[in-house]
Amino acid sequence: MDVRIDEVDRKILSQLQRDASQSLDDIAREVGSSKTPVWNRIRKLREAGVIGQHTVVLDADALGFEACFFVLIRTSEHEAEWQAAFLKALQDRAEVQEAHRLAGDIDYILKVRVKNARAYDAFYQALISEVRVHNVTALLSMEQIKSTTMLPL
Amino acid sequence: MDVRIDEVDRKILSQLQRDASQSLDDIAREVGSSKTPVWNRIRKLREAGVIGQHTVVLDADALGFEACFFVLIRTSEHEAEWQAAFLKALQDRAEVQEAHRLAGDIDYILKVRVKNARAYDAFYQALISEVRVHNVTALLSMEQIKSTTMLPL
DNA sequence: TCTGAAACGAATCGCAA
DNA sequence: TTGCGATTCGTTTCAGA
Repeated sequence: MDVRIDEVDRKILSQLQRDASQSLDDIAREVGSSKTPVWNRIRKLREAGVIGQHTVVLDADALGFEACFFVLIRTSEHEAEWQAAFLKALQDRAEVQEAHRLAGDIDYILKVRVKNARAYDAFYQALISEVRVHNVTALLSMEQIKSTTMLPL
Repeated sequence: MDVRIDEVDRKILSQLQRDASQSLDDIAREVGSSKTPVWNRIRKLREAGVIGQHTVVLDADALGFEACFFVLIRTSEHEAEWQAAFLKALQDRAEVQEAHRLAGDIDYILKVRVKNARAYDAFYQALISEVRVHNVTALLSMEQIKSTTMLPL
């Protein structure tokens, strides 16, 4: 299911990223079109999966999630079975906000958000008891300098 | 401006994270309350900054952002002036989706999303010409295994 | 494909409990 | 504070150009 995305689509997506609670009229005005065409484009982009979840950004600190770790993982296991188990372990743990398989020396990087260092340790112990990993380095964030999910369209 | 967040607030936030386009009636039903109280709580949480931006998640690959790098940065500079310049450079660059100041050996980590490796190189060259950094390691993501902005409330 | 309008549903606010 | 109702505002659908 592919879509050709033109200039108007890009403008619409850009507006939605910026503020998804805007009315169709507002978006239409911004992109120089009108309600119905904008509505049809959004529907198509949603069906094509270009537009995904509709969400709000919450203040992690205010909700008690005060610790953020980046976890660098090296493993000696590279079989499909191990990978599947590792993947499932990550999917199942809500503290894992991001996980990437890497090229090169380090095999995986995780971003883990937890309430405090103790909660990180609990996560770490649980993870290494579930899957074998060769080497783990945790980088502790002292300060989040920038955070955005916006793509520069 | 601080807020005490109770169980009902937490449920509301959880629903909003999951799907911010739900109607108030739907949220009210989910959390076992009704329209007016839910509306008042959301308004307060927004004013207190607990609820931030309202946005949509876009498919980065479909929009041509096919490369993602994690960048580990060591610097020998730790003065306020250098920090301010570095921070500004990061804020100004749309390809930087996340930036953290770290504890320990490595000073900063960035998450950088770009169209391709060439675009990463352009970013890298621009960055090091603007601010002095001692050592830079780029980790290339081969596959995004998990990605969520949801906090486990 | 776009425009305009009509019909429907939801958000917002006042008022009573 | 909540619950209800009225009004306003937004979304969705459809006819016609």
